[in-house]
Amino acid sequence: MAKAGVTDSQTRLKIFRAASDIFEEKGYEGARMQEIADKAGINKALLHYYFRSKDQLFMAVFQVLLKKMFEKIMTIFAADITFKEKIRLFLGQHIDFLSKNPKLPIFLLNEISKNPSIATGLKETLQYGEMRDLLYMKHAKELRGYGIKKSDMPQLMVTVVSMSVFPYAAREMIAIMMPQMLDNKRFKTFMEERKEFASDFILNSLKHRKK
Amino acid sequence: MAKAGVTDSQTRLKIFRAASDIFEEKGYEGARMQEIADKAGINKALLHYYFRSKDQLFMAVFQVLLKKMFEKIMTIFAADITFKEKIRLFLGQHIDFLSKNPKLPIFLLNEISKNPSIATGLKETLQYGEMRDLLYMKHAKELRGYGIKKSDMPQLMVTVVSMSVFPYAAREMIAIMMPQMLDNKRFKTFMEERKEFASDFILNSLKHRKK
DNA sequence: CATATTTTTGACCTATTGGTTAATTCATTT
DNA sequence: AAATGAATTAACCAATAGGTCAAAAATATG
Repeated sequence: MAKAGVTDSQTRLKIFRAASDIFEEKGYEGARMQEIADKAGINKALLHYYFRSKDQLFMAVFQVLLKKMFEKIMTIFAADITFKEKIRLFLGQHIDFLSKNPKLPIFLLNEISKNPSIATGLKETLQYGEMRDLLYMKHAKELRGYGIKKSDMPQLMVTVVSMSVFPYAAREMIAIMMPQMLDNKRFKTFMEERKEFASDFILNSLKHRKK
Repeated sequence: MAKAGVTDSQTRLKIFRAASDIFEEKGYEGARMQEIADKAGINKALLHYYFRSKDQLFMAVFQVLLKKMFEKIMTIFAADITFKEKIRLFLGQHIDFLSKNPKLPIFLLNEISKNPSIATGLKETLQYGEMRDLLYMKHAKELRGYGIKKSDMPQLMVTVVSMSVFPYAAREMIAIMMPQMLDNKRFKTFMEERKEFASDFILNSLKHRKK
């Protein structure tokens, strides 16, 4: 029995976890309700008892995973440290986060690309512009010192985020040219090294920017 | 009638083009043979007459698109200019290329991620390591001048490629935080500016690298 | 303990999907 | 123009997919 009407039942949780795994691995179109039911160890009809349809089950999963990703990024960017420190903190923590959720980037990127409307919920939650402006205001002096104008922020932020996200999303593509990347240990090492490489790379570039 | 057994018939081409569009837009799982037939203006049975199965049709399309992407990158990297010039050339030309094929990155990234085996063909064609080593040999002096060791090449190359590819693959995700990116004109401008921003960013970082 | 409520199941339904087939149309050759 | 082979079609097929339903278990309630 649900304790307060919001508490997830054990079964509901089992379903949700199985669905997360399957959707993340195969995407919305590739996922099968039967497979999710099997993985959750329950009947397929029970899936529809807890979540009416594939769409609704998917949306429940997607919202949580998308939020998980964004909250991680936002939390780090909101920290009360210098921008310089923030870059290192971001690459360190975000790569740690992604190494625990390596399939998350390509899943989110693909699903939202194939059907942008599924993100409207989060889009409304985040007052847009907020992040970029907040970040610039917070570090205005430091950033101006680097020759970064407010209008440069989108370019800079996309660059920073791509440093951690892209290698996970593109791992198999990268492996075409560098097969050693197929080895989990090697890839892990590559990403560990990337924390420092990318941090240095970005800060180096900023430090010596021509204004 | 086929002129030499290799020449594509008009119908075959129509099918191939329609299939490219649909697959690129919806992915393998999301694509429907009927929709491809409709777009090609032919009967569904004719699809199977020219390409036996969905798998084979997909593979034909995928191979061409993957090759298209790789050849573009390889050609630029193979140019006989300094590494510095190469960075600018790459970002200029590759962004031009992707602006004509904006859905290509997420399509390739997702399909290969969901089913890595589909790329084995290309993987065998490219002698792996070749590119990275060739590139380093060609610019050994210049790169050492920047403090780039051979072992840094993977990090550097992933960084450079992500500069152009990531914004296209992540456009809808970026738009969650920066809704102006939904506007095609704005996004186009963003990517035009990115040619210079990214080039400067990379070269700046390299120029002042601590060795 | 009996009754009401919730959870779980197996069996079933319908629509969709990739794929096949046999017949027809079209073009080429002699 | 008859014959031959390739291109094209409509109709069909079997498997799979998401989804439903009524009955059975399990659990809570008075």
